[in-house]
Amino acid sequence: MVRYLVTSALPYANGPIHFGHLVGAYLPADVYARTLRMQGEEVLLVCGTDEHGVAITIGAEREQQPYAEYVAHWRTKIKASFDLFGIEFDVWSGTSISPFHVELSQEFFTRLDERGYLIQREIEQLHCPRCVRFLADRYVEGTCPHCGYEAARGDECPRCAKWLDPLAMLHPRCKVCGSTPTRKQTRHWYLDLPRLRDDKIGAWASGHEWKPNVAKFVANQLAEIEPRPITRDMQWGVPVPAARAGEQQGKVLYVWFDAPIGYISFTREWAKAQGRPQAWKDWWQSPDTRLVHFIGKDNIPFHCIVFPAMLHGVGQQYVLPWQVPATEFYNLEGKKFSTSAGWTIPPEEFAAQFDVESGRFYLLASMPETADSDFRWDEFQRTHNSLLADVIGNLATRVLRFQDKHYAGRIPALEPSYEAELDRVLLTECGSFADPAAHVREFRFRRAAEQLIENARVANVFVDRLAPWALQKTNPAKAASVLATCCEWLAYLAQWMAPFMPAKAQSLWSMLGLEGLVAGQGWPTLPVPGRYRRQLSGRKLGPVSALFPKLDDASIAAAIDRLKQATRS
RNA sequence: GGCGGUGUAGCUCAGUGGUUAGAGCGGCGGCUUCAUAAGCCGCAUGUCGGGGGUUCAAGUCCCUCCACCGCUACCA
Repeated sequence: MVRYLVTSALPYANGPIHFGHLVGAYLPADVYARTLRMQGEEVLLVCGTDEHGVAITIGAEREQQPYAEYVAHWRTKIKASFDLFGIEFDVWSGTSISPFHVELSQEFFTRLDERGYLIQREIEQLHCPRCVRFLADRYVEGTCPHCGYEAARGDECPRCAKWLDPLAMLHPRCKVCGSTPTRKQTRHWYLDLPRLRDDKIGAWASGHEWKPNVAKFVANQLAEIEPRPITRDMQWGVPVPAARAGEQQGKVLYVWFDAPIGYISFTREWAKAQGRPQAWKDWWQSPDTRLVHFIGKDNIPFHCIVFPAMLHGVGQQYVLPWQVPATEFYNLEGKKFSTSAGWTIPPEEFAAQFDVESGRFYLLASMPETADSDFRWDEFQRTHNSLLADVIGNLATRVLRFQDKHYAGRIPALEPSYEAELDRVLLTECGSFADPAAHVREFRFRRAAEQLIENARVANVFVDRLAPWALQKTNPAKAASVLATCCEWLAYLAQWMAPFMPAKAQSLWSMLGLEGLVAGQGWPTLPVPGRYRRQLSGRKLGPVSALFPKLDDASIAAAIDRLKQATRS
């Protein structure tokens, strides 16, 4: 049986996440997993923080915190943001605490080395004597040798936009402490990507059916692939296995190497917690698995080439990715999200002011699927008010309040002689409806969101055409049948909504007087005349309230104001 | 510089080479009163960024130019 092993890019435990992260790799993964689960698929959604690397050591030192404490703080904080937005992982961990991570990462290193996929190179790097560490390009500042610009970055000159070799930079200084770095020889292991490409991964990657926005990247990367260093001179990380290190002491695996292995370590952690320690193999080493990586486009080379090369290189029948639905970038009001500059929307702040379910819907409806896109406050308000509140929310209240008033809060009886006519009108004459899940399976979340609204409109047209308020005076039995039919549709709507807005879907489900969890009902097949009703007549409605209270202009203006304030300070 | 993306109605966008290019929002007009001043129906607006080419046929394929954006890997 097919299994869906779904991963969301491991967030780096070095700061808070914002909407750009949510919409890129986490929300779509959550919706995808929820949808497939309702359809009866076996799904595992894996995530956790990426906690190694030099940026984290610098961050922790700045905060004067031990590394472990620093990453634990962000691990918890980031998880809290996901919880607020109803993003539910089956396992959540971190690369510095996951019990299998060190062992597994070292095993990858050892096996790749044994199988001839690692090479060693001697290189010269800048080393800061005061910080006592080698400086990554981005931590070097100096004068550009091309144009003389004095605050050039180690990797690129912002003025003349030329590539820089930090070793060639004039007057280099450590970006952290300002000291003048020295040149130092060091020896590192490199992953022999050209060889892995020629062995198998190249053919696999170029033959694989990627999403269109992924395919070009992959083709390009394959052509210019080079060996990549996978070790670093530092303490914070997974130590290079002692048996392999030889005289090269004090090195750890480079963070990009161990991070994706986290997907596997975390799965093992999950398996153990299930009491079936070997179960992780069913997911990672079974040909029945469909491995889906949700990532932002910056991660494409890793997930489409480098990590597959590693998985293949160890020769243990690991599955390779089935789909990598990479998103483009999400901006805020036309500019890049920037936590440090205050150009951001902290998830907690949003959740305190607005409806997170409505936020989920808007994010998905504006997701950068094929091109970069924007979070815009006025669009959020419009989506909330004219789609969610007016089309879905108002549909529920117009139908349910009518029944509260005239049918004592019960769903009235369906008169069998009207069933065929009402089915025909609802299902063939009130507009088109379709299964949102079909779009979700194709990673078309925007379209799925549109479809959800489209499906709700059908019932609004139905109500207008049949006008039960008028029928009530002339043909009460038919009026009752119309309302009963509307309730049937609302139940469908609740199910269709469930992956996008789980809590709202549940509220609607309860208003209809239905028991249990809507997410536990399975996914409905599309309504077909004569065979779609669950016979809700007679059921006592739950308390009816507005699903989506309108958002007024003032609260949106206030949010925009906060954004501007934060930028100024 | 290299690579990639985007450019379609006032706004946000959809559009497997094939009828008069579509949707939502916004605008205007009408209907309705069950409902969250909600709903429904109808109307309007396009040099499909410019130019060239291939084709019986181009928003769609090719070339070129323009504009905006992103990436450019020992950051993760």
